[in-house]
Amino acid sequence: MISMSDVPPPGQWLSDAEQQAWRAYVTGTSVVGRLLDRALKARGLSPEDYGILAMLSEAPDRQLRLGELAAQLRLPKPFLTYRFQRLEQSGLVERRQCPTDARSAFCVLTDAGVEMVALVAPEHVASVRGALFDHLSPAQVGQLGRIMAAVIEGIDSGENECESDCETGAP
Amino acid sequence: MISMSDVPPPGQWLSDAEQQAWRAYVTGTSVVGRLLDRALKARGLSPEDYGILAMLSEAPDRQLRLGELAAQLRLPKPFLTYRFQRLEQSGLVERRQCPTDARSAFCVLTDAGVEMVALVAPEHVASVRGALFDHLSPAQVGQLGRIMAAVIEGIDSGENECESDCETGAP
DNA sequence: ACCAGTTCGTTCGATTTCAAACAACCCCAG
DNA sequence: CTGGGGTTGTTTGAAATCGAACGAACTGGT
Repeated sequence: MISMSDVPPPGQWLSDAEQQAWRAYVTGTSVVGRLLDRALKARGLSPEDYGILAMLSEAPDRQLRLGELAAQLRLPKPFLTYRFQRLEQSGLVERRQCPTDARSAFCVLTDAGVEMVALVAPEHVASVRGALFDHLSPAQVGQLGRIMAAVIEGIDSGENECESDCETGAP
Repeated sequence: MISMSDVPPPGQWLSDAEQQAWRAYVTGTSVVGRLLDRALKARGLSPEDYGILAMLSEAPDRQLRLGELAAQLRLPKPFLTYRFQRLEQSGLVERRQCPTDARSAFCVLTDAGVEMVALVAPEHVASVRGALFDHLSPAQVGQLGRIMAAVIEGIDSGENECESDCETGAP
């Protein structure tokens, strides 16, 4: 079922269906984001902090170099430096010398960090359910996954001429 | 087609399909957001600025009170105060005394603001296309709209006990 | 008129964010 | 071994963000 409002990109504006989808997307992502942030903040973690911990907890030896983290999480490097210091002060994470390259140090998850992830992850999953999946049918879950995957794929392939910065010292 | 990985919420974790959808959602929204921000920033506007201007441009007489803006856009009030000053300096908006209530002043879009919206809106639409709709089939556009609408509906109905704050002086 | 109680928006303070410049280091050709 | 070119992560400085406290102004009852 394709209605007239779906078919062509009319001139310079969005079709009705696109308009509706866009508005829902904007406020939806905003509301979902707010909900997830709230749950994490109660544990003293920013959403990015959780990303860092989760990424490390899945890495081999629970360690990654800072640049890898930045690239995977698509965060600017100075931001990671700052945030990592904060996590260090909480004892969730620590640095370790890289034996082969004195420039870079490994970012490793401490045992306390592992505990924190074990504690927070289920809460976070519950938040994700409450914010997203509880309101969707299984079919819609699949659709959402394919849609966002297509978007990522489309953007990544369409702009690799602008590289994958997240670097700042790159003139 | 429903595979075993789709059906039940297994215990305390996400199904494979949910896992995939969630990851795609997180990085997808992040990437899309970055893309849109970039286009607006080239005009000296933050995404919230654009929201403010767009909201005002659709309001009767192109004016709203600050509290209304805060509520509609779901932004904290001090944030709006600050951002609005910035927009005032650019000449895109201005305040006007409310004749019946000396506390509050109207936020109105100037002619320059109208021009700015007219200039930026098409660019923004193009960004939205480039970031989102260009990568989706018409069917997927409809799916996305319904999915996000369901999410908003679900969340709003599920937590209206926590009111619609965005206020800060509320003890 | 007058005094609580409420609502409106601003100000203050501490934190967060990030682009640009920077220092340290690796690699490799000459 | 030495020096250019590319990498890695940090420092810096300015701007943004937002919770909490604040003052000013409307409201309704007495």
